[in-house]
Parts: sequence; C-alpha cells; structure tokens
Amino acid sequence: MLTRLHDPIELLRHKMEGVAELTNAERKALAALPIRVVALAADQDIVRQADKSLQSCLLMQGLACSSKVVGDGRRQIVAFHLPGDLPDLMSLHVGTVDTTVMTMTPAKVGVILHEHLRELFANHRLATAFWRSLVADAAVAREWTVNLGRRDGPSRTAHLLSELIARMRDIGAVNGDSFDLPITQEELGDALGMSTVHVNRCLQSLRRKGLISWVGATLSILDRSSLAEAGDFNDEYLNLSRSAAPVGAVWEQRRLH
Amino acid sequence: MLTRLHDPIELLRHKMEGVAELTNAERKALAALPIRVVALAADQDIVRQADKSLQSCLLMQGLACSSKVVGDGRRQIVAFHLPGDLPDLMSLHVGTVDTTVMTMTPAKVGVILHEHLRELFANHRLATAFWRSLVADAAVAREWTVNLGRRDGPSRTAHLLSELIARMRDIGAVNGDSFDLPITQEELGDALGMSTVHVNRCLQSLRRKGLISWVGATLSILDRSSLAEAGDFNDEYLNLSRSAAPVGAVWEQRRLH
DNA sequence: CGGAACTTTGAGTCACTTCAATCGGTGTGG
DNA sequence: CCACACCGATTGAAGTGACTCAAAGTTCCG
Repeated sequence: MLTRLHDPIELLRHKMEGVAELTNAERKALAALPIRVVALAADQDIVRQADKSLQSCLLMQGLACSSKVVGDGRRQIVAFHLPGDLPDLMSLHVGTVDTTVMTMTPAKVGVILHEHLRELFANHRLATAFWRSLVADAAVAREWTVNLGRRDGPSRTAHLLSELIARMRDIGAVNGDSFDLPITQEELGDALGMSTVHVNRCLQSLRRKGLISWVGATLSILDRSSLAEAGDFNDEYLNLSRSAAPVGAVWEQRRLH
Repeated sequence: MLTRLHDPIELLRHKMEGVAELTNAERKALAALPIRVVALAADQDIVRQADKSLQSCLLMQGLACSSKVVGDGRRQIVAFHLPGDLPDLMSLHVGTVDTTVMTMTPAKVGVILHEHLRELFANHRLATAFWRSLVADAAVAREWTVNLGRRDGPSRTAHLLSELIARMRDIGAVNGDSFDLPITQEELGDALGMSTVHVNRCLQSLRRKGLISWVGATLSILDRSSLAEAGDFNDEYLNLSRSAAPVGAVWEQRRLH
C-alpha cells in the first residue's frame, strides 16, 4: 500500500476516501487535478506565517509541522503533518496561513493551485470531503490544547505518541507496531511545550515501563493499550469524519427542545 | 449596535460580513434562514461530546465554551464562544462534535438545521463565508495551543484577556476599554490550564502592574498595549479572514519554485 | 579520525500545584 | 432583620514537576 501511495493522486484519493465515499466520476475528477511535485530538504519552510498564498500543498513523503514563534524566540509546534495531509488547505479560503509550515525530514510535496481546487469544488461532495479534512485537523488541534493544558509530561508524551502511531497506521506507515519517526527530542519538546531535557526523561520513563522503544529513527510501541492508558488517549477524536459519512441517526432533542 | 445584534439574522449577517463581502441577494438569503431561538440558563450543555447532530447553533447572547474532560476528571476549555459565534458549525460536515459545548452564563442560541444551511450553500460565496468562519476559529485554537505550550502564567493570562477584549470589540460589546466578563477564576483556569489559585495570583500581578481591573463582572483594560506586550499578543491571527476578502497579491514563489 | 548534532545525566532553582484556612458577598429561611 | 449556608476570591505554606545550566556520553557523518 505504501508504495502505491507515493503517487500524489492516489494519496489524495486515499485521504478523501477516508472521510467520504467517492463515486467513480469523483475519483476521475480528483485524478485530473494538476499537481506539481516538489522535493524539499529537511527543515525547509513550505509556507511562512502571514504569507499570501494562491496554492496549497499536499505532503507526499516525509514529515512536516506547523509552528509559531513566541516573543522570547521559542517556538511551539501546533501540528505534525504526515503524508496525505494538506497542511495549508486553510489558505484556500483565507488566502494566508497563520503558522509557518516546514519540513522536518526530506520531503516531497504536491503543489495544487487554489483555482484548480475551486473548480473541483463545483462538485459539492468533493468540497465536503475537503471540508471534513479541515474539520478533522481542527479536532486534532483541540486535543493538543487539552494535552498541553491538562496532562503532565509523561502522560502528555504518551498521548502524542499514541496519536502519531494511530495516524501513521491510517496511512499504512506502521509495520507491526513500529514506524519511522526521524525527529529529535527537541522537536518533540517544541510540540509538547516542554524542554528537551524533560522530554528525554519522560521518554525514559515510558521506556522503563516497557511501553515504547525508540532506537535510531524507529519508534516501537511495545504495549499499545498501556501507552494509551498512560496518555489518557482515546482515538475517537481522530475518527470523527470517518464515522460521519452517513449522517443518519436522529438527533435526540434533549436540551434544545 | 449591540441592540440591533440581538436579532439572530443581523448577528449572523454581521459575522459573515466580517469575513466576506455580501451582495443584497446573499443578505436576503441569510435573512430567509429559519432560526429557532432558545433561551438557556447558565451551565447548560448545548451539545455534548460525541452527540450526533442535525443542527448547528448560533450563540446570540451570553457566553459559552467548548471543553473536553480528561481521565482524572479535570476539564480543559478549548474555546470561548461569544455572541455571533457558531460553536458547533463543524457538526454540519462531520455530524458530530468532539467537544462539549455549554453555556457559561444565561444565554440565547439560535438553532439552525443543517439542511437549511446546506440549501444556503448552493451559493458558493455564502459557503465560503461560513468556511472562513471555521478557519478563523481554528486559528484561534492554534494560538491557544501556543499560549498553553510556551507562555508562563501571567503572560498566558494577559494573552487570553487580550484576545477576549479584541473579539468583544469586534461584536461591539466593549464600552471604552471595559466589557462584561461574568466568569469565575476557576473557569478561566480551565481555559488557561492552570489551577484556580494560580489564576488568582496571575490576575493580581496584572492588577498590580496597572494593566487591568476586574470588579464584579466588569473587566477593564487599563493599559491595552502593555497588556498586549505582557501577553505577547498580536491580533493578526484574529484578522486572517478579514484581510483575505480580496485574494489579490501575487504569491512569491520563494521556495517551491 | 574528528567534529557536529543529539541524547543522557546531575544539581540547583523556580513556577506552579495542592491543601487548607479565611474572607467577603449574596441569597434564603426563620 | 438576622443567622446561616454557599460560592467565589484571596492568602499562606509546603510539596513537586518542570526548567535551566552545565557537563559527559553517543551516534552519525564527512
């Protein structure tokens, strides 16, 4: 599966089928989308905060992140982007991004002009699929807020790693319970809002408990359910869009009656 | 202005004109939207996490918040909702919400059926306006993540209060530099990811520096620019959609050339 | 082989938490 | 009209999680 997903169109199709059912006509429309593939080194800006943008990009290979820098120069990563993600899709509607999107590893991105996306959205169902992907990203962002606000170091770390393996699994990037995570503890700290030293100690604590092993760039989850428990992790928020495809159930008019 | 905005349609129109230019036809379409107004007491759930939903609501009066509860029972507020906000607009596209939305004060909400919104979205420009409002909310959420991850107590508090007065000003709810903020320090702590005690001390520190005064339910910003500086606050992220209305400028093909 | 980048460790300090008590205002029943 | 209860704000004191600083150990790579 992973090999097939090196093709930008297939990747995009897989992403959209994750949140909505597509007809053959819609798949064809997606396939007709002009995408220019660009290879980037690690630590390259893709879009910078406040840039005007007439295009959005599809991450195809590698890892990327969105971050903001605060007054004292430290940065906070607000999202990790995996292959298949559209890190700056929001610029389609507001023409700018409020974060800096950069690669964390060598990467390939597919550049899609907004005008082509807009043409695609003549089909409402496709527009909805993209809309859902934006909503799904927002759900992840809210969970990060919870993570930073209410969980201590070890738990916060466990939660983030649980999120990552879940998302990696969705795109078929997990072998057994291991996946490639070629990022530094400093970057992890920027995402967790913690110092590098403390990240290191939290990871050790997870290792000592036999929950994970992280050698080189390979992270292995040794005990997925215990890790989830340690991180107070529940994957529902990752699957909102998926379960939503058929909106059927009657809404119980509890309070707003 | 505030009085006029007690009408749900006017409130919605004001919201949407904040992010996009509307034609008279579009204003008329908005005005035709069936909205059922419901009055709620304080601390009532509007939508609960994981509820299936066939409608979204427009907050008309009062304050509301979205929150999630973590394993040990503490909660994290992930967003404050002001009059004019659509706290659960995302349920339009995924059929669920991942947070619990509840009132913090007595409130009025306008209930709008998803089917009516979808009809409205036959007009692409109106759909875009709603889309932008969702993107704007996501930008605020990302800034909260930064705030929780990288700013200490006093600064974090100053930042949130700066955000609140800026958003209150947008809806005309600010008199001079004062506005009604009828929430407890505990609620503020749930938003800031801090204990009540520490919120109290951070507020005192801001008071001692002459930046704010908070008596009863009235918060006054005594020195707006110093408060912004103390909170490392820059309102750009709140105005993304506004500045975006005409997407004109040519995007400089810096790195993705 | 040497150097740079990253990880790991230790020690001291500080921000923030928790627990506990007090204070003040507000509403309520007697 | 007062006594009481309740809720929220405030204060103090002790404990702890996380940070900073600094150094040493590792891995990677040219």
